[in-house]
Amino acid sequence: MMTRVFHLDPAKVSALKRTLLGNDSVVALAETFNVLGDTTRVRILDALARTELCVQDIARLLGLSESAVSHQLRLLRGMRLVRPRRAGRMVYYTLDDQHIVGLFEQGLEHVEEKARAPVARERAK
Amino acid sequence: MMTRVFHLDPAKVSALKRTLLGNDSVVALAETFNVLGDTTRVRILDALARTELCVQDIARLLGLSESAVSHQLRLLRGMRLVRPRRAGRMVYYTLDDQHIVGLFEQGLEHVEEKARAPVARERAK
DNA sequence: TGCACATATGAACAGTTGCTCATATGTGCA
DNA sequence: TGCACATATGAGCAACTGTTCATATGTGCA
Repeated sequence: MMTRVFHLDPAKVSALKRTLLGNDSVVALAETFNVLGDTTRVRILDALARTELCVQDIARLLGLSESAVSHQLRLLRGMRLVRPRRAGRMVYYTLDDQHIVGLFEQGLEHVEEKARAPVARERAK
Repeated sequence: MMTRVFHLDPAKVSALKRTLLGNDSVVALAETFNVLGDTTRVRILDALARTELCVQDIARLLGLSESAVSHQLRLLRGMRLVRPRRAGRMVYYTLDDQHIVGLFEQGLEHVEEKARAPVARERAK
């Protein structure tokens, strides 16, 4: 059992406050998760986790317009989650950080635990 | 070095396609990361990872309105990331899944690697 | 019962996001 | 050079999101 801590005890509040993540970490964390929080980007990163691909390949593989893919790659590049490599007129992309694979795996564990749970789902969508 | 795979080779495309995450997993993953992709929710979950807290406590701790906190808790409850416990008129919340802690840790590793990197930041915000 | 407090919810609004369409940039080859 | 192809970018727009403000629900206590 977890111990209750405070309710309206300002001393405890500020003690706890000091143990929390600092602002920069919070912002960076949320930014990272936010990038991963879109099905298109999850699909792109999942594909790139398996092999290097050029923009066209990704577009066809996932059934997206090349423009949409390029826009997303720009974002992912900006966050340095993927890295481009020019080869003639094509640009091949790869994952730039294997942590992403770990995050996906851990995220899937979470998802599977939730799927296993007995409580009814609320919003199908 | 990673081996290039295909460009416009339909057989390879469909072979690769079969190795990708299924639609349900992609959607669930993105949904999960999306919930974590907001500074307010990161802060709330970070606090709850340390101790059980009631709505008021969270609001004061993080400098948010009680309404805003309640709305976010509703969302987090819906995703079963937090769990409420009634005690009189107060409702205490706790983390409902320790995987979140792991995700935060792994996310922070990623963030710290990026912070260490030599490339210039583009958007400060 | 009725009042005060803790939480929850709904509507509304500003800010953000991901797409499409049009256009620009960059590269290879005749 | 000039044309075709691959990618990148910008504007614009519909959909979504997180907050506030107002109000509802739930609980303890006099």
